[in-house]
Amino acid sequence: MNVNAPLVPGPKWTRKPQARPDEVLEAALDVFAANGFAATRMDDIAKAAGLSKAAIYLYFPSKDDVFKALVEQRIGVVQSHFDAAAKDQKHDPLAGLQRAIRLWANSFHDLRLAALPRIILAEALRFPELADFYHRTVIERTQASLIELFQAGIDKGLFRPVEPLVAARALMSPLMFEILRRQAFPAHIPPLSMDELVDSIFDLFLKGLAMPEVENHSGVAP
Amino acid sequence: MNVNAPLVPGPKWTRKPQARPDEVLEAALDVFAANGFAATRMDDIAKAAGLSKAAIYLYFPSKDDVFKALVEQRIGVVQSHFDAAAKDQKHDPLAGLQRAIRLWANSFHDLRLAALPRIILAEALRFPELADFYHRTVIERTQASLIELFQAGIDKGLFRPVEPLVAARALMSPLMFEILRRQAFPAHIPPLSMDELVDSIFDLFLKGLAMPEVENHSGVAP
Amino acid sequence: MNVNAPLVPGPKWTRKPQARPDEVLEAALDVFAANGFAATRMDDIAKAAGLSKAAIYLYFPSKDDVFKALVEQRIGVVQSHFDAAAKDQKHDPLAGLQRAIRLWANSFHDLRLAALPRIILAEALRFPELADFYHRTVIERTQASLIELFQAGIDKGLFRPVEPLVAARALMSPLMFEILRRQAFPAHIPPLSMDELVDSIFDLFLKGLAMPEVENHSGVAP
Amino acid sequence: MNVNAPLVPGPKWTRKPQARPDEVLEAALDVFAANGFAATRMDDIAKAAGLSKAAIYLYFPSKDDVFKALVEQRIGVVQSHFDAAAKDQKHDPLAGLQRAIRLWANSFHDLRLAALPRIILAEALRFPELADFYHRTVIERTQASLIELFQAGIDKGLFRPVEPLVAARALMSPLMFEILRRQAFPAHIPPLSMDELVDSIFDLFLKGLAMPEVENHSGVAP
DNA sequence: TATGAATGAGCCTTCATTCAT
DNA sequence: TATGAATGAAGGCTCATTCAT
Repeated sequence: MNVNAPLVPGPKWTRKPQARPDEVLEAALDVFAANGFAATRMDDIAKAAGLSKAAIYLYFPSKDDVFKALVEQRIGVVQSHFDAAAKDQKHDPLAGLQRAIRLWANSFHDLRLAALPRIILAEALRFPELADFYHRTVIERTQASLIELFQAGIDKGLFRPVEPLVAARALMSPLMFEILRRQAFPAHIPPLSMDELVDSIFDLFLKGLAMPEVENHSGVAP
Repeated sequence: MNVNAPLVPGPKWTRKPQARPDEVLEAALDVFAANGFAATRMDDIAKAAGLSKAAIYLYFPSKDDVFKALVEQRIGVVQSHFDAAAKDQKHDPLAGLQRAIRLWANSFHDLRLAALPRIILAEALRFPELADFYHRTVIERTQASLIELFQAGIDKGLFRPVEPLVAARALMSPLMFEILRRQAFPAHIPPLSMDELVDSIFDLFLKGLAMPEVENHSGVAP
Repeated sequence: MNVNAPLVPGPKWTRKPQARPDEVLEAALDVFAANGFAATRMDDIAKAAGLSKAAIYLYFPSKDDVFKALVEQRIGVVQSHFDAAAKDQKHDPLAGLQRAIRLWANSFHDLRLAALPRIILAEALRFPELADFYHRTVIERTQASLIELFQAGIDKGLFRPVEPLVAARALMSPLMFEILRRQAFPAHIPPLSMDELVDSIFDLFLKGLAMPEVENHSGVAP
Repeated sequence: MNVNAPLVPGPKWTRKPQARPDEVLEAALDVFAANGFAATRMDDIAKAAGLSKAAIYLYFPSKDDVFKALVEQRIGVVQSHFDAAAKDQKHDPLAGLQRAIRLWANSFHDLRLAALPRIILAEALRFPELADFYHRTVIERTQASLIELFQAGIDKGLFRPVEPLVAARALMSPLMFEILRRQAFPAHIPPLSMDELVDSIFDLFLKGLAMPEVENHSGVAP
């Protein structure tokens, strides 16, 4: 199912029934990812799409709308993978967690997708509705999935009874941040691959930094 | 190019010995924090500083340089607090860590400061030199301090022998990310104060999510 | 840089295949001739061309390039006339010389053309490449043509064996200078028409100022 | 006698009695010669004069006036040399002519002086009064001197009875033009020194290009 | 006399957007 | 559906000029 199906006209940006709009967004993703929003010119998008600048306006009423449509179209994809993976395995929260995180991290192997959070971060001030949309669609749903898993783990006695939201952020942030870092500082290639980082973080996140002995048999507790 | 070079050439962005440059930077911080880099006009900064646009150019040769000067002025402060706190207490890595993190987090109580990392992450593509500068000045030094602390903790047998860089990122990212989140999604006020988050994250980071029993003597549970 | 590059890239200053660029140059000639380079604003050119300022940039990437294109377009014409006339008649150097000089002088009946050498003179410091271009395209070629003619005349025993380059300059300079003078001091209208001046100069140049008797058979005087 | 004597306040640009104005003009000559009028900034002049920009305005009410004062101060010098040399020797017009021309050419060994005619020619449109001043002070007086000499030569039977004005221009233009050329095309060093050129031109100017036999007694030659 | 500080006006250039075809 | 052509509205930067000190 084409997200841009003519049956469901986009809320704001009107489009014709052909595939063109998707081609435009495909091109726009390239250019926005490479240059960011402000630095991207309609000319760039047009050239990347093999169209004239004016033609873009047949499908999207403004540059803002191209951007919004793009985010709406793409952001969901990343999130849905995660969502599915997480919900599948509530019976084994730990495995579900690991699988979801790995899938989610993999989806950013397309670096252009990794650019979207960065751009949203940058442009959130100028596109509050878009930021809201992103928060609702991606962040909240991801958190919800994670929280469910954490709660299940806690209920099963696998996890310590921590605040699930804090845990969710503690787990996701290092990975999310790594994605931003790689874009902002491409010159400073990180020492670990993304996959390795995922596992390292996951392990550290589960076991903690502190030496277990220190925590455990001080059996002398009050 | 710059005919109005000051008598005492600054490191890169020239300035006169008076207080004006600082006033300009103060104003610039306001405006950049509110609008980001690209969307900020020199006129805005000038107006905020109570000066004419041309006057700004008496102190800084370009918009870029205003931004760089601002980063150099402000980021260093944040970073140095951290640096000092961390280095102070190498004998007690755990306390040092906690103190450094808290101080560092506190420095962002001025939300305008929190805008700087956001802008750098967002605009790094357009300002590679700036991103490099930030990486060198802030990230690398912060990491170095943290790594020292972690290594000291590991050497003392307080911490598990993890990769210090990964640990550093695991600890800092949730906090850094929280700072970004609060700017991008001000509508979604987080449930915890920054201080609470710091402590929660710190605790979770140390002890890990997993139930200790599960990890240590499997099966001996009640 | 120039996103609006034309389908057929011009030699240096890009242009669209239509007549517009020529119209712009026509207008630019008017304005540059009247105001010089520095004092001419893009708005002036645009207005003279019946276009908006931005439209000029569809055809020329900068003010400099408008000027360069104008020079390239117009200067060559003047020079080529001269060139052809000179080369045509190597068998009769004297007639060829006279014809070439006259044609060349006539081409400046369009006073706007006369402005170009003036502007180049004025702006040579700011446009060294342009000055070079002018020197190569116009001065050197004109000199080459003249030198050929002079050498032919010398070889044929018509001219005294002088340094051809010196002769070329001795002949051209008074005319070139007259063109500059008429622009700089329009209030001081010269007593002779350009055509008359050409003939007078030519005659004086050939026969010299000195009384022939004085030089030849001294003592035969009355 | 200082031209800028306080006794005779300049017609438009007021000045204080010290030597400062002359120092400013000295500096201005450097900068105008190097950059032309439009491209010279008051800052440049100030820096060259070792003063602040504002101080310049104590002596000259505007950039235009600095330029005017400079031209008025300097242009006369060149001309007066010429003038004197020419008038001295009316009894021997040929020697007077040669001496005057040589002196005049020598005065441009200071290349900054050579810049003045160039700038006037270039900027005459923007400074009509100045152009008039130059014409009256320099051109007309130089021409008058030359014409006197020529007329004397003609009267004495040394020169052919040509139009003295035309002759004056025929003689001066190649030299004047050479001065302009050297500024505009410094890359194309001329093959002759200025002194050599003066003599060559002078010789050619006197004897003419044509073979004497051809002109005088056709066919009677050996 | 001298200047540091400041500015108004202006100019080149860019770019999202429009429209006739 | 598509585009070539055009533009209004900025925005960064410059510079001659002013003025309080």
